[in-house]
Amino acid sequence: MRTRMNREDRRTAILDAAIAVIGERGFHGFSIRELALRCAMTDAGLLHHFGSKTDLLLAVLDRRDMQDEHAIAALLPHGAAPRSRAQVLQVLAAIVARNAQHPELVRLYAMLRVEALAADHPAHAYFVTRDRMARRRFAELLNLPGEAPDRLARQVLSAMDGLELQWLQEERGFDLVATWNETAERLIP
Amino acid sequence: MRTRMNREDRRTAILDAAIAVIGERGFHGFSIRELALRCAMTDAGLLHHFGSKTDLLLAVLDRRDMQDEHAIAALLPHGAAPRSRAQVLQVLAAIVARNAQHPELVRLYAMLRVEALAADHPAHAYFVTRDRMARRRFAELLNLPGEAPDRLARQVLSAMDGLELQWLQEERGFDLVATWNETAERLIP
DNA sequence: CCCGTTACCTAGTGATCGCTAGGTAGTCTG
DNA sequence: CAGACTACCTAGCGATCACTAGGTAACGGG
Repeated sequence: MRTRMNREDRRTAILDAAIAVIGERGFHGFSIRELALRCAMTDAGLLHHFGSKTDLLLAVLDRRDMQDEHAIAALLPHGAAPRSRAQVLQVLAAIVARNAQHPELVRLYAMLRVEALAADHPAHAYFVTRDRMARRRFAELLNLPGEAPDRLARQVLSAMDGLELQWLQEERGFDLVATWNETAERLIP
Repeated sequence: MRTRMNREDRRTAILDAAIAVIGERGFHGFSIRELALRCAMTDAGLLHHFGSKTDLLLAVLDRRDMQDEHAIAALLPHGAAPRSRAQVLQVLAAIVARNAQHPELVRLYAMLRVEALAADHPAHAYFVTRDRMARRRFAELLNLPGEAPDRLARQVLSAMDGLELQWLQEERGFDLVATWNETAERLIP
């Protein structure tokens, strides 16, 4: 009766379910027992794979990071290659389009980013580092003539995050990519 | 030794502390005991004033709503009075400036807005209604010639929310109002 | 100054939390 | 096909959860 999976498959299944659960209730708000139930197992069984609640959270972030790293790196241009405004807009559109295909991930990050404002949250350091890096990357990308790149990067990044959250709240009731393109078109000189 | 307050003062003190605590840990993440401790009382004492955890949350939202209602209404122009682009920008700047003076409130709303994406969250209905109203108001305000007001309203609102969150995350490390003005200047044609 | 009201407490309720110890039973290797 | 390995379980730990019942003592009105 009881299903037994190999290590890798089980860990993947748990992490996928964790993305949804943590995105819905937050790190403080979900329980290991509840998550284990969704995976048709006990909390003790789940903890056999991830030693603690905090370890589980970090494992989620770790895994998503590795996967996203490749995708984003493929989208961003390398080095100091000269880029046109049109190219920049195209890169941004590709990033948003990618996010539009993974709403649970957008929700997870929206939730954790707010929770992790608290200095004692287990993902606090992660988000400080991650978002600083994101700002640096965007600043490099947006290094257009006559612009202060980090100021612009901040505005573009936060407009993107804000719009994605709005999109979740309206239950994907508008075209995220098209609306973003309109925003970007105006925001980037 | 034990301090006894009158109903109104105590309720106000609790609600103020609740804004901070819920903003930090979220509705699911904070405990009544923890909040009561910050008010130098027991959880039973606190529950004497607010019957349940959910009631407390709704009381917080209720009170902030009444207070904000007056302030926002005073900022927004009434009726279909004709308005210039400059006037619109000025109104938006005033709203952001007001928020910059109440970071705990910005944080509370950022937290609850994400948590309340879940349909079973006690503040879900509240935020659906509230944000729909906000979008309508902004659309009315932004009803400028040659624009689709609700599309623009969505973009302006989400850029504002996103930037405020960023501002919290960078520990208020940049000038929120100035940065917002730069964004608005570009976003609004 | 007394008496009703009420702010707030102590002491508990059962439920659930994260987590551990130790066992059971599938699976893989030699 | 035996034995090592390990995925997963049952049982239970102490802590904490939201919340209740019933008491105590400070206040306000007469």
